[in-house]
Amino acid sequence: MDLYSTLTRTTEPLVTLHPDRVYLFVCGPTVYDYSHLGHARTYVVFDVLAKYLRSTGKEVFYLQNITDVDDKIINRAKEEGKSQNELSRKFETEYLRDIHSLGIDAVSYYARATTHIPEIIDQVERLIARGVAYVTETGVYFNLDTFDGNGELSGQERAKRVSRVSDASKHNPHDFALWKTGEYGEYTWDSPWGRGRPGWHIEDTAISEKYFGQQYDIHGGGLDLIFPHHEAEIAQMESLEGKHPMVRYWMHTGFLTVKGEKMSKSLGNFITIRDALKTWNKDVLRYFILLSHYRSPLQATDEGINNAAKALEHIRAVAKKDLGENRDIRKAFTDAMESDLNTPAALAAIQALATSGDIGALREYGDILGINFLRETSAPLSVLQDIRAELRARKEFEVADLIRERMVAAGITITDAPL
RNA sequence: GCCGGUGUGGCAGAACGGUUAAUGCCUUCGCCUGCAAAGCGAAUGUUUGGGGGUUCGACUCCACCCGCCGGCGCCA
Repeated sequence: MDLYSTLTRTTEPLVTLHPDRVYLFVCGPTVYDYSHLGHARTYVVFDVLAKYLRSTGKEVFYLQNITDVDDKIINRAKEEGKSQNELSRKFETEYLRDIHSLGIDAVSYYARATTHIPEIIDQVERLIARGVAYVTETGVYFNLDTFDGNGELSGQERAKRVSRVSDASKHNPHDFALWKTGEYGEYTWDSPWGRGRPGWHIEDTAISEKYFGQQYDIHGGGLDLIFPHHEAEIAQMESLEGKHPMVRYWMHTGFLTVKGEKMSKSLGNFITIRDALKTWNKDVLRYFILLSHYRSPLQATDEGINNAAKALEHIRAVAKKDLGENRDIRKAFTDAMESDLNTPAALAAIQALATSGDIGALREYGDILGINFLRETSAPLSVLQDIRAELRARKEFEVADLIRERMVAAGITITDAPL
């Protein structure tokens, strides 16, 4: 499989550290609020990546962190008069519920920041011992001047950067916090540098080092994490023992946009996953997301999602008779997936598979994409269909039409065969 | 300002230097149909933001210009 890596800005064949195993880490959410469709896009994409890799026989260890200690959590908890633990557990649960209802279930293990405090402290200690971090009265900071590779991922030059977080005790404005000393309520821990809490970037490297080691295969996340977050991760991890590169394949998903602007909490132009699920089902939403390439911007509009719904219905309506395997189109599907997860081209192949009647492929590939391409028939449904068929045969159209009307109103598509 | 991305028919969106630029939605017409939907068949429509360069050949590579989006220590 070929993947585009932000690190090299090129598409390269995926060569993993262990031949049949893939270590995949994806930055998870900060659990202080409900997740929106922009988050859904990223997590659907990596869900499909993991499922595809597994379908090719790879063993995929998909690790995702849960950021449950953070300024936003502290502030939100204070606003709502809740404890940080209460708030973060609640939204962690809601997050998992939302993504599960989107059929996202490929993650092997979720790792909370707060349950990895010893690992975090240990990593910070080692960074200090390596001479790349220093202690001040406000915390522990990473000395970016000790790290040559910084800027590799984003192309940003260190000298041009000025931190918004001003702290007089920092040696340089661009240095970032590994540990913040102070009392932050219940989420405050003892450390060799006094009581405090972890900085933002350290949890990811502490967690990934624990489960994967200092080098692994793929690190994913949204485009907005490249700088500074992923740059900081590289600086931290590669400074431990100098292993380079920390990961070879950095995958970044493009933004979901609304009227040309990035969907985000701060702009207030977001639609939560659960709200979207009131209008559309998970198959439609996944189809819509996968209809564009993961690195391209994707416009979220009702029209766009409705079009996806129609296209999906079309596939289901066409895919009826099983006419056996179509090897050429199957190859078109896997070629598309192999080519940097080109899901739009893969979905074009799905269309062709439906037309050609390769039901087996639709089932198999549907599992990879997490989309049901086949019309579901339940027992009650087919009973109603049988009754309608009988009524129509007797030319009792009024009752038959009434049933149809009600079924359509209930969102069930009716297709009558000619009498 | 610096860095990164992006610009393909009405819309969404492929094409990874080489036949008529996929596919879906929309539109139009025909068939089918108890009616409708669906389905089937066909049609209209882009010459790929701009002007250059490399090449026998460029949507595809290079430099530049324009537009749009994003990042610049909050963010999937």
